[in-house]
Amino acid sequence: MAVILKNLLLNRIKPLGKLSQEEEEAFLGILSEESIGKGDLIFRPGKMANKMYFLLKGGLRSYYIKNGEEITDYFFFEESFATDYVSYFGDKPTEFYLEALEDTLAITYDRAEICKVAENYPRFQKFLRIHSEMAFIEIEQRMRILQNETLETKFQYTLSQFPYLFQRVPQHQIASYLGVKPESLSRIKQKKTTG
Amino acid sequence: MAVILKNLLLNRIKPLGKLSQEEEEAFLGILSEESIGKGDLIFRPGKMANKMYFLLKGGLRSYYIKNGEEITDYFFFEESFATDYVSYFGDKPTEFYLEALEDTLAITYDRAEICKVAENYPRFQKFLRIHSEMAFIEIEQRMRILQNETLETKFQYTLSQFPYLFQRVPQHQIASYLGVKPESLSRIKQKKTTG
DNA sequence: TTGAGAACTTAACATTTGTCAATGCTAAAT
DNA sequence: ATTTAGCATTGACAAATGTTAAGTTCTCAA
Repeated sequence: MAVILKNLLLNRIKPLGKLSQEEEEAFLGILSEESIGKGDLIFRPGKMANKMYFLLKGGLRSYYIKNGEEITDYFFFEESFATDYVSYFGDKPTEFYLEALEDTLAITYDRAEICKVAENYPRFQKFLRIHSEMAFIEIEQRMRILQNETLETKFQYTLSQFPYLFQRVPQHQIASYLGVKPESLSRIKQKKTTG
Repeated sequence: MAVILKNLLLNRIKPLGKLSQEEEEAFLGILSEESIGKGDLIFRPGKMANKMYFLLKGGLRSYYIKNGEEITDYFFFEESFATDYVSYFGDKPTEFYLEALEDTLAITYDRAEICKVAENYPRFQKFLRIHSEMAFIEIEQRMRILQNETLETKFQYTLSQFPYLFQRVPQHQIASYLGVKPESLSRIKQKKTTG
């Protein structure tokens, strides 16, 4: 695996403080590289999402099907972690599909393996804790916006979070991510540019 | 502090495995008991929510004010943890009020202190991680329901989560928790009992 | 007991979003 | 160039929610 790529991920665990040689090796030892072709499904409902993906290139989308329609749960792009956290944290089968929006390159590790590393090197417990805490903060923001902002605000917020989103994914996927129908999203967009 | 009460909280850290005498004492050493009178504000916007509350009795509500109206962010009741996790995890001032819905009794600890304990006794890193992971799972469920369920389903789900909710808090607070106006909640309730 | 204020309900109307259908656009395949 | 399929837009109408206002119930304090 290219050293440059690993460094990207290593930067993410800097908050832990300086790693010993042994710690760094234990961590690097459980990493794998994974190439995912556009349209490939990484997992599907009923499977365990017991793997974390750190995206180097490309994008993923988690979604599920309700009344025959896809509902997008989340988008993931470069330099962020991706999985179904509910399955991953809760050790239960996922309810989602995780699909590659584009050709994607990721570094991955297994939940079980990082937990084992963390048992041996407590520093990594802290990494896992902070990772989980940051994930919480992000979803809490989204929850609040879904709870009581107008569609226009939801739209703006999503754009600020993923500026490139409309260039990279079809609009009806964004609509369900926002909890509305594609027609409603069209209306809002038009209102913005016209008004 | 009554031993029985501490035991309630100690049960929560059982997943860590058996604690040594030293570990247990370090943990108990940072706990305080706190009585909060109905209507009291535990914190308000701008303050650090750097304290975790484990509720033994009573209930809390976090809310903020938008366009002159209170928006309820969350309800907390007996035997659950309460704080503003965004402030607590992110070490940033909170944007919420945290108010006692009833006379409330809680065991509390400071973020800084539990983190210190965790630095000395890595087992507690795991506790903090799992706590954060469970909080994530809960909010992700709520987010999904806010995202794309009907108001009636949101209503049902909330009832199943807090069966006693309507006996304990005013309905307009529940309405804003669900992201609708009180009148809409009235309508749904009537529809349920009539139809 | 009474009165005042808050909360809940209900109804009429306004706004937003959903539904359905038609149209146009774009990109891929031939 | 033509066709095709999927996606986005638009418009008309339906359904859900917001808004406003009125009336009722409930609580609590005097």
